[in-house]
Amino acid sequence: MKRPTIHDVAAAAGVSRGTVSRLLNGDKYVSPAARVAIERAISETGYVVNRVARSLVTQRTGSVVMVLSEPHEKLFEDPNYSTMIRVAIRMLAERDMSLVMMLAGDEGDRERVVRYVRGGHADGVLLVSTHAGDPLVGLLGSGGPPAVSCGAVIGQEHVIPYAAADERLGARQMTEYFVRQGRRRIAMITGPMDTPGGIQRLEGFAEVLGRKASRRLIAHGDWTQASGERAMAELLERSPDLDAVFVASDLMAAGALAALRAAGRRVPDDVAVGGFDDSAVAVSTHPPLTTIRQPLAEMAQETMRLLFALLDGAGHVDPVVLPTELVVRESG
Amino acid sequence: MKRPTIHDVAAAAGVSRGTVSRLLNGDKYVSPAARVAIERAISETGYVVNRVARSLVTQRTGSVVMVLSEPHEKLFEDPNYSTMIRVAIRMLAERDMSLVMMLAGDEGDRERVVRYVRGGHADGVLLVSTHAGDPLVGLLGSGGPPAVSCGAVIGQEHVIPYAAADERLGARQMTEYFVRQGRRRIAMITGPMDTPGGIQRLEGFAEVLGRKASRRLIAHGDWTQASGERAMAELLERSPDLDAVFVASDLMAAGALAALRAAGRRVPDDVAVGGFDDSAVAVSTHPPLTTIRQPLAEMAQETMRLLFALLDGAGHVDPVVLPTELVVRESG
DNA sequence: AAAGCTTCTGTGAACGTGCACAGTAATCCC
DNA sequence: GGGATTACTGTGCACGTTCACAGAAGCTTT
Repeated sequence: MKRPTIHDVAAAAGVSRGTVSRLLNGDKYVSPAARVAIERAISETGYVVNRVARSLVTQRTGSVVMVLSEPHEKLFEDPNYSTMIRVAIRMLAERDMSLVMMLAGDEGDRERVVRYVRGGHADGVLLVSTHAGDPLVGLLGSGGPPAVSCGAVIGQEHVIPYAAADERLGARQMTEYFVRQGRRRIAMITGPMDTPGGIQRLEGFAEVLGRKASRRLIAHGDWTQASGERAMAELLERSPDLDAVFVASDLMAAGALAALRAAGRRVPDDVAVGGFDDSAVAVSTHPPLTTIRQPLAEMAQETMRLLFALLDGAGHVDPVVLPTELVVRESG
Repeated sequence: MKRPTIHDVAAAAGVSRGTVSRLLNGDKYVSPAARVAIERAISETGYVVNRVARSLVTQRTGSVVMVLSEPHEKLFEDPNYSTMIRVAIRMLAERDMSLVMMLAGDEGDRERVVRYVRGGHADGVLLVSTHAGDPLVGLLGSGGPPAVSCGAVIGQEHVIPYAAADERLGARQMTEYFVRQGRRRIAMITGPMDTPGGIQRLEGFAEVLGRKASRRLIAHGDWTQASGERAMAELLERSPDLDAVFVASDLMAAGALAALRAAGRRVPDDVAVGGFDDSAVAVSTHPPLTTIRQPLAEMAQETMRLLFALLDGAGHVDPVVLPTELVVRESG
């Protein structure tokens, strides 16, 4: 029992392939009579268009590839990804397009992605949380299908369009909140300094504090909870008199809380703690984290809009930066 | 500047399309001379095979669709998904296949998935955490390409192959651990009773406790942290003398911890708390959760192996059930 | 030397669709 | 009433590949 083709539908409806094709593709020149005949034939035969054959002639695949350039396994629990995936699937479905996923962890992966994209197997590329110097950006930049990123792409000559949260603003919001509270010695635990979040959150912090943002009050983590705990211990040793700490991610903040507890500091009485992301862990810690919410859904939507604009022929699109929001809970 | 086709390679190598095609598809009848000529031609022209054209004639798409049948947005942070996605991408890549993602949240989504699969756009289907009575299972069962599931599929006449953790074993491990500790009044917070995890974790709990597993000591949640908190409050009211609680997920356990703290109970001194999943939240809570680890990576691998067996023509495969492991931390 | 393998190669058909083009009939305009 | 426009339809070709088949060498067997 073979699948029905457009020929079968045409025969059943008593018209030619061309007319069926026109109806399928929304061409205006189809007579009402033909229309109803074809529609009935389609539902009778259970016809569904063969996208492969269509792709062959249109030279478009109807799919977009999302590249996960995260080397760390665990970080995929990042709500960034899940939101982006959901929104992408949903918005692509509206255009009858689909999302295919690829990994770009090591060199081999990356080569595979480039081959895939260069081979014309995708109409567009979606990058997420790319870190500085990712060779993929350069490789994808020229010639191939349009590429966009959710989250800023930094340190590349060939810049690709992106939608991102205003990382600096978020950092300023948290830091200013601490200042308003009357905190005097405000420390920070940053993310990796080759990521936009790592760099820009520190910049926002420094913008508010100016000279007060001394080196002694800054430690670096790698987004993991363990690194947050380590960095906090380090800060407590270097600057025992600190009374607030802005941690660049909720997960690292969970680690910082553990280090503070181990050191016998009360949160927020002795030390205020601020996170970033407003992820699930922010409410699972004790006390729940005061944090910065990123508009993940809108970021994802805007990213897709940029991609669609490019797919529809826009030669150039401007990056989109969305505001963050302070969420006050009990940790600070 | 058009992409080179197999014709261009053939011309450059001084052979025919057929020979190039044979080399590409690993046919044994290719002379050494032709082989080197073609390989040079390929690298000179930068040729990469057009999978669309190939699919048209082979009737295979080279892709597998993963269906996310999770209605709740948030639960996607479930490490189940991320692991499954990573492993699937990796193992598919070895076969030069790709992973496409679809959502099946509402009726419209489900219809789209069925059309897609029935339309022959995927060689296989990957289900994750399907709940009982999901109509998708029945729709995909007959006729179409092979489908497998990560996590058991229950309450369906047309059963599909799956790889899953031994949920009952995990529940028994935790419950027996509490019994060995000398806990006398052991309560449980279950997941939704239309999911394998909801049902089977309760079964394992009941197997160990027998008559002691009274209705008064059992409350139900929906996997969310808020529901865990609610269920714990309910249990404390119904059975104030409980001295241990087995919570069917780490996230709900985080909620339970909050409720216990609010009620002034010390953990684990007054009440021992056990979670399930060994997810990121398990170590972000205070105290860190004693929990049950599922072998997520192996589950994903086995799921893919089942699918590959089916793709390779196996008529029937048996479900795979993998053991869980007790991870002792400070909560119990 | 003829016949039969084995190894290798080229060729013609598909696969199912969209698109350009040609063509027909009806309507409109002056 | 003739030419131009509009509304609609059918046909051939192309997209880039795989596959079955036929055939050409070279070698072995009878």
